[in-house]
Amino acid sequence: MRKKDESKNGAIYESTVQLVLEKGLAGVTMCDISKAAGIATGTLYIYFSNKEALMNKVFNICRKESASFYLNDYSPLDPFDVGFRKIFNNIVTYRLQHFEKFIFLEQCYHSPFITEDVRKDSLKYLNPIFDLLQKGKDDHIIKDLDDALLLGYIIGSVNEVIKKAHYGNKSLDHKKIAQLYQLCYDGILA
Amino acid sequence: MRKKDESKNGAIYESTVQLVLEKGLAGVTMCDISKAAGIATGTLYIYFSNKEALMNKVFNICRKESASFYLNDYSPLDPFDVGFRKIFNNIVTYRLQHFEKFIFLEQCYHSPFITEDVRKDSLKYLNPIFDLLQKGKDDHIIKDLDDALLLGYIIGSVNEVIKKAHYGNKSLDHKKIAQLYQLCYDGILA
Amino acid sequence: MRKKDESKNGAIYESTVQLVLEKGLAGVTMCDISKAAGIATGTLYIYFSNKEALMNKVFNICRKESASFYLNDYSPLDPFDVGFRKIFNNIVTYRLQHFEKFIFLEQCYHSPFITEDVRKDSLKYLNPIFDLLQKGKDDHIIKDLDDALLLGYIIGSVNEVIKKAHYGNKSLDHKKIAQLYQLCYDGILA
Amino acid sequence: MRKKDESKNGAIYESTVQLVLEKGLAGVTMCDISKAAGIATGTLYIYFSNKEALMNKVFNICRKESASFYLNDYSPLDPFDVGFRKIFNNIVTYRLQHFEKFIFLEQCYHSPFITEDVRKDSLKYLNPIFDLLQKGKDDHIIKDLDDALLLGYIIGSVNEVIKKAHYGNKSLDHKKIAQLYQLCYDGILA
DNA sequence: GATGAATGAGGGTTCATTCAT
DNA sequence: GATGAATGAACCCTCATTCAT
Repeated sequence: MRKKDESKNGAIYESTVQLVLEKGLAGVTMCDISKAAGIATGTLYIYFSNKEALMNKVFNICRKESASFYLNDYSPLDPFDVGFRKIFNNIVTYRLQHFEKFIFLEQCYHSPFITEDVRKDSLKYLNPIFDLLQKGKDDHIIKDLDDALLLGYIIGSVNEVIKKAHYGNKSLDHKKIAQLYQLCYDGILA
Repeated sequence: MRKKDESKNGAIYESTVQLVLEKGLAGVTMCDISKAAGIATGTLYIYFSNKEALMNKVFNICRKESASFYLNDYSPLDPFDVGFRKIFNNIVTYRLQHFEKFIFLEQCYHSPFITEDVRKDSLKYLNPIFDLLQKGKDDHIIKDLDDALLLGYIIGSVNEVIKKAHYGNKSLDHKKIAQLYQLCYDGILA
Repeated sequence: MRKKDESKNGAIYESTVQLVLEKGLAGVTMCDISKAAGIATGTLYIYFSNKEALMNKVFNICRKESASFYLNDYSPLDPFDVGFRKIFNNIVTYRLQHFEKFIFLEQCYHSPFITEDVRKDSLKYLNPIFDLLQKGKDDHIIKDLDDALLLGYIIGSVNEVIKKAHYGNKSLDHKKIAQLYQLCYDGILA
Repeated sequence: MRKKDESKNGAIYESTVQLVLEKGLAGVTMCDISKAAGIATGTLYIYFSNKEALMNKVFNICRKESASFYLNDYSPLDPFDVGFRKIFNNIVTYRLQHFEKFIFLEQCYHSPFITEDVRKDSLKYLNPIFDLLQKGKDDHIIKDLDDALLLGYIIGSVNEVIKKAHYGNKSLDHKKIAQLYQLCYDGILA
């Protein structure tokens, strides 16, 4: 990957993510991406050796970005309920504001493009969240359950509700989000 | 005269669902399916006019089968907590026993193969579940929230936890399932 | 070719000719023909060993039928001008009344379905016409030219005018036909 | 950067026209054409979006080329008989020298490849010929008949005679052509 | 590095023909 | 004989990737 023009990378990322939202992972062609990014098809192969590498790279960037987004305004020193609320809201907000990236990440999880290694590796970005959950468990605020179970429970419900709303053309207002928060929070409480 | 071999329909369904699990909806070819079903490619087109029709048909069958499975052993006369537990367990069990169909359904929901009409139409199979939720709300057992929100919350968390477990090669034992149940149930309680 | 039901032969001929008019020789499928003839596809192969054989057979029948039609009401004893007018009108009338057969014959002439042998063989049906032309030449009524040239000249102009009229949705009235006759007749006059 | 190789267009045209002569319009495959043109199948689709577009393009080129050929050495100032003779000879010569294009044009006229619009549009190339016929009519040299009838009569007879000669493996010598000219000319004379 | 023309394997689909009933 | 399901080669077209400029 010889990098000449860093701005092209950005254009490629954005085009890829947007096109995957519109056409699905398998429905997007390298030609589509290059056109949307304003470059030639061949140029794509200067930046990425092939489609899989491109998708993996974009996946990783989204993964990091989203994990980082989840921690906006959050401090490990926050009390559990404050921290949990912040992170929950960040998770929701990321999906609403960057729906295309959310869907891209979703599509990647069940795709041959994303290798098992990459998938596992990406878990590490969520460590601060696992730490928060641990604190909640240590303080007997929340149920003492497996991290994967707790996070899967929360992330799964948020994902589903947001997708349902989006594809049903019903926007999620603050009230609905607060209700979803309450569902999740009441669920994990010890 | 040779009659249409109805057993081929079954072979096609199973092959399709299994291959979609392995390769994704868009990654499956008609050639793959016919080979797996033990028939010639052209024969596939006797049973289904094209790939989209095939996928829609399999989708509908899975949809009905799953909805029916969810109601196993359930009676509308069951008290809310009993009925909810039965249905919850059925939802989980279906996903564990028919993981390939579960994934197939998941993939269909955000795919051009499934038309909007078919998607909406399939909601009707869930009516008994909506009725149960209504009873819970009427009896002030559970939170008085939108059906889509409640079901999205439950289904979403179940889906995510089961997929995480499957792809992480960790089987979900009865204990974990009971814990997930408790998370969901505590969440919806009024 | 085991013949059981002679009426099926007729149905096949008519369907074939009509379908070729609608879809062109190469655009017609054996399935189309069998459906239009009200029989099963396999049955077609009891009557004809393959598509080429079917087309050749229909071609031959049309060829004979048309040649015979050309001689309606004609007698070799007719004076040249009378005979020529009769035959000319018959040629025109056949094309107008049996446009589908006319087009079928046209399409066959430049098709791999019709072998060279069949094409040559079919010339013999036109012998009475050649005899008439010879009489005209012997009597110094018409130009002393090659038969193929004379017949090609007449048939070609008739074919073209009738096709142009048909596809341009302009019906050929008696006046136009008389004018065409005059063109041809004046042309051949010595 | 590699630029589109315009010579490929020519190779494609020639291959298409030649193959249509050999196999008929519907019998020619895109694969055939690409092989004959010395390029890959996919390359064909860089130059033409699909088979229909390719055929329409080649049709238009042949149409223009032939119409232009018909006017070789012709001047609108020529007296009628001189002009008619020139154009008649050009029409014949084009068919003899470019038999494959002549047949290609013939096949196109009754084919779904050629849209009605294209067919009608192509008539305009023949305007100088219609003008000549009008002059002949105005000067009472030829019969005062419909243009379509006059042209159909001439073109039809020429087409038929040339095809008969070609497929009967008999070359048309100058004498035969002169005879055909006399047939047509005597026919149209007032 | 950048371009986009060129490639050809592979996808969905059709259809002449065969074959079990 | 009649049927129509079954077959698989072949068709049109797409697209990830390469390569000449």
